Amino acid sequence: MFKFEIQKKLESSLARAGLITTPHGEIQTPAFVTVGTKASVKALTPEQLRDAGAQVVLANTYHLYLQPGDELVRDAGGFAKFMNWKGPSMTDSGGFQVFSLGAAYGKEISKVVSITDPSFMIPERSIGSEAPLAKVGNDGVSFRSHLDGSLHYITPEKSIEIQHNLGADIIFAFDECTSPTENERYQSEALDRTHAWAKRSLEMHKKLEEQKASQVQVALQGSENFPRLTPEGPYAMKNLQNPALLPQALFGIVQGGRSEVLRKKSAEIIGAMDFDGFGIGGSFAKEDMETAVKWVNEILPEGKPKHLLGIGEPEDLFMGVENGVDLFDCVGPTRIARNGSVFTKNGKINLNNARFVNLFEPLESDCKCYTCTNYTSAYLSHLFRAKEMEAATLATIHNLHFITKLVSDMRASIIDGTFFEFKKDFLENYNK
RNA sequence: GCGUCGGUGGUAGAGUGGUCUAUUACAACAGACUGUAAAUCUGUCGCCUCCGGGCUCCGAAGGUUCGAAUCCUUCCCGACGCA
Repeated sequence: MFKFEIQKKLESSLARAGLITTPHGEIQTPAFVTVGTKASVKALTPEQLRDAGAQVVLANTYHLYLQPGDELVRDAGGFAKFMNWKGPSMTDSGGFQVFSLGAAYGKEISKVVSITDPSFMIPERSIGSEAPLAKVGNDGVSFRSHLDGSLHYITPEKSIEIQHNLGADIIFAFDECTSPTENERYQSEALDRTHAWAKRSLEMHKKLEEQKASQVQVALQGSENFPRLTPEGPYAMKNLQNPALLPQALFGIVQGGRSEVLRKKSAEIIGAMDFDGFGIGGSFAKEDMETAVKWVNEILPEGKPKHLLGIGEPEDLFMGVENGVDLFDCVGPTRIARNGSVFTKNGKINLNNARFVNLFEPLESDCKCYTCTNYTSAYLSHLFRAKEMEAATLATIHNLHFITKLVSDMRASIIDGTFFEFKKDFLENYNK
């Protein structure tokens, strides 16, 4: 049911255009995956999301496990059905929360850090005094819920079990996203852990897939308890009330911090496992991102999709595509939109700035998104100042349109061989 | 007209003799945000500055005091009450 096909490769780079097939439709790659952590892309309905150009939605294991609970989501028919998203879907494993609620908790460390910041290597530097909510053990990670303080233990098996309940088309192995402030020895230990967890994730996944397959077999044959299902017609598989029986693809995750040795080792080990695709994870120093991606993608099997986890600034998207990345996800476009910033081809702008108060022009004159075709910058400025919810909606629509279009334009430029010209032109304007 | 209460920085509103350019909130002005702990967070917010500091300031004008946003007097303005 899951399939990846490379349609065009770009000479002298790792870039390629492809097509992923899932039970809920196709993804044309490279693609930007929209983040809908709690089974909702903040401020948007699925219709607005689709119209903005989204192909795939990624939700989060940890968050949905805590609220409303993965079994409830399973009973609802999976998170995508629950939120009325009809296209392909993914879930992240909770591995990022090991970082964001663990090593990075209460500290000024984020997904992408600046290596020029002298505080970069000081792990003690903190902005709060609270203890981390996540503690890493060899077998799994204990989390203290940020919602109510309750204690939860997530193992690779548990993460996969939750993700099977959440029912996304593509799921991820449970990994440990490390902080760049950790030393080489810790990075190496954490990597061994991530590899062991990858193996366990894969084994659990296969076991659950086999169970599903046998249930499907029963369903196809019919029994006293199951109606007989057929490949086509009104009782067809695709009309199953319980999409939890649909097959899911599992992606393994490569880690290794900023170390070339560890990154390559990880790519060798994870790449040799029977995953359907791969995620590239980690908290990066901006300067290290490109090399890390390149090291890894030269080793991972060419015929499987690569997902650069959590990355989404325009410059980074070009870098990733050029180095063989097929999928990206990032909270950036939606988060900065809610905070008043939008992408334009001339760089990011902050709509809270005074100059937009009476600018009666669209955010971008040639943008075809719903927001730009119907509203002025002045109106958006007003909505943000008045703290109207619609501000978030309209800005999010524009940003998602901008980013998904940017990546799909990259795809088109790979197919017609103009990727490097496109990149040069875009970045010249963007960084002007 | 008489009486009572009150007038504080863009706004609201603390402060009732020194530690006050004056708590706080909002507004304003900027910045940040990369597998969402986020419709969030940070900085600036009287004037000048060689960033050490200097100057001005609590309705107005006088006064008391070593020292006043804070006490007294008069005036101006507002709210309420009585005529």
